[in-house]
Amino acid sequence: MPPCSETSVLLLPMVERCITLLQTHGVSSLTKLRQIHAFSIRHGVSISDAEMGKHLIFYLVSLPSPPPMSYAHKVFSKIEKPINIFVWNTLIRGYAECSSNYASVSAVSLYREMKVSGLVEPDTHTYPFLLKAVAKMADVRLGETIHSVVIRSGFGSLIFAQNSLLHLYANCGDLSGAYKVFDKMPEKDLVAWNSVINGFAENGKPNEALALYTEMNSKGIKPDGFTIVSLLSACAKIGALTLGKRIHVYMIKMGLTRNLHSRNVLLDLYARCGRVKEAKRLFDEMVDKNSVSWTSLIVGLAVNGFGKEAIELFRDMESKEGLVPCEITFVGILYACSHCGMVKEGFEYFRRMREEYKIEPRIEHFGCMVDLLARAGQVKEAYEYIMKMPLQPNVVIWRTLLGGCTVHGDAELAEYARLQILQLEPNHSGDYVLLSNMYASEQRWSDVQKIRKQMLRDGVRKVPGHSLVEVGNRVHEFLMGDKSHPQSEEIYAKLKEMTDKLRLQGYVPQISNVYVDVEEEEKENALVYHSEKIAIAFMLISTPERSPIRVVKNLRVCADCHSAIKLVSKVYNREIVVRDRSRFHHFKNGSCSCQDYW
DNA sequence: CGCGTAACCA
Repeated sequence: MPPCSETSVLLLPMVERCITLLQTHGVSSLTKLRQIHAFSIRHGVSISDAEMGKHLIFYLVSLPSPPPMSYAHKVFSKIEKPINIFVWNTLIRGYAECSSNYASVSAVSLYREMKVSGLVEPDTHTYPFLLKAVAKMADVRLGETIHSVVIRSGFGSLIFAQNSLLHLYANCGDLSGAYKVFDKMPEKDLVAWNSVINGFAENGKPNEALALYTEMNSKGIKPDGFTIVSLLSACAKIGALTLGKRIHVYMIKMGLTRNLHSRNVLLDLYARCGRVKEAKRLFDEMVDKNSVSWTSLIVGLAVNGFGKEAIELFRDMESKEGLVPCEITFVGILYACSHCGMVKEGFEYFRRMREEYKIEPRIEHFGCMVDLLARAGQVKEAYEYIMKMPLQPNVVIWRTLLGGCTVHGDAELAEYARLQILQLEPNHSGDYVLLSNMYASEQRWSDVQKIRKQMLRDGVRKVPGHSLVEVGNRVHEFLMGDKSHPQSEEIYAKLKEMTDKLRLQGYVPQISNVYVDVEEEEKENALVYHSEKIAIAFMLISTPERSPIRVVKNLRVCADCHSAIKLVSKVYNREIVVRDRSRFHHFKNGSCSCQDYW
């Protein structure tokens, strides 16, 4: 380490103290730091002083994300060689904690630079940071290479090495790889459990995540904040409100409710289960909210059909100091606009996102814009928009267009969109069903037949619709035309009564939306027996008058059921919340929160 | 030391 000048020896503790003060007070002002920096240089605490550089880098890297890495790296490059291992590690950590792929690459090249210099050897702190960066890059091969270096360096038996590898596989979506590592671990600590649970929760296997949690519980391992986040996020994804609530109670018991991450995901859980009021209450009760909290509620309001409120909340967020909307916030806002028919507003927010917030639109944002146009009936414009997009349209984009075409009856464009989808993702039943429903509504029966044959030929099976309702502690499942329930007779009597009452209110069944495999003469019956209607009839006889009814459906609610449920909410004076495949409908007093625009 | 929240369609 180079010798310090006399002044710097005297000043160093003071500068250190200033930096610590900034840190402990959470002041994230780079300007203040630069002032201290300039002051210290003026007074002889040279930037080339390794100690000073070390503190600076440590401070910079510890700033709330994203840390100013270019500045930290500049300081780093001015430090005299040889560079202390702590400094290397700190800089690698900084890059590893940035969200961008570019930063992860920098972390890896920094590590290589360190190895090449040959002056210092990586230690137990280097590898976890490095592996974290590699996991973010989702580069299995590179991860495995580094892991073998870790083993050669003699760190292989350390639990962090095994956990890092486990996390790497989980982050790359290789769940069997992750589980294999987990299974072979002689000692599984809480981090290992959390990583494997989170891997399943984040890769479309929420049920498996919950099952692993049960196993963990049986081994007497107590969950922490990390576990809670993964579990609640899994619950939110499958709409398991009852289980989510149990975890909420557990959080209160264990004193885990003060954690910001946990609170944010709790808010998301309630919003995603249609409990907007609870979500709002949680939000209002939060003392410190970060932009994730705001974004979660904005998205929550948007998917529940409260687009106007979502936008109002966004205005509040903008006026709050220090909160910067991110790309996900804008997905929520654009989603709100597209699902509420606010075409002009949507384009305005898209412009502001780029110009004011300098956010480069991703495919998700373009997807919202296509949806905005297509949903509003401007399918031709949507198609032109896709053609002019700077990004390669993906399957979601085409499916959005197809959705718009089927709703607004543009057969030509619908077929074109489906051809595009077919190339990108064959064997997706939803698209066949969408198209065949559209043909059915136009009485183009030969085309319906054609699609049906294609489905048979391609071995595509449509997912049967089902609805879930909860009474007490039990979940009841109903399929279309289901008669397997013990109270079936009662339910069907209620269903008949329901239909008669609705007819008096002017309800006319719309039979165009019936699935392809239902015979013509059965259509009206099949509609009457759609699973959500059966589920609602069951709830009408099983729950006290005026109590709200919640239904979770695996598919989209059809137009006929939608208009029927609106009337049910009025005739029976019930608030009915239906969770669709992708959004919520809040029925009350004969109308729905989506205002028939969904 | 290593594990954490929010995202376009259906």
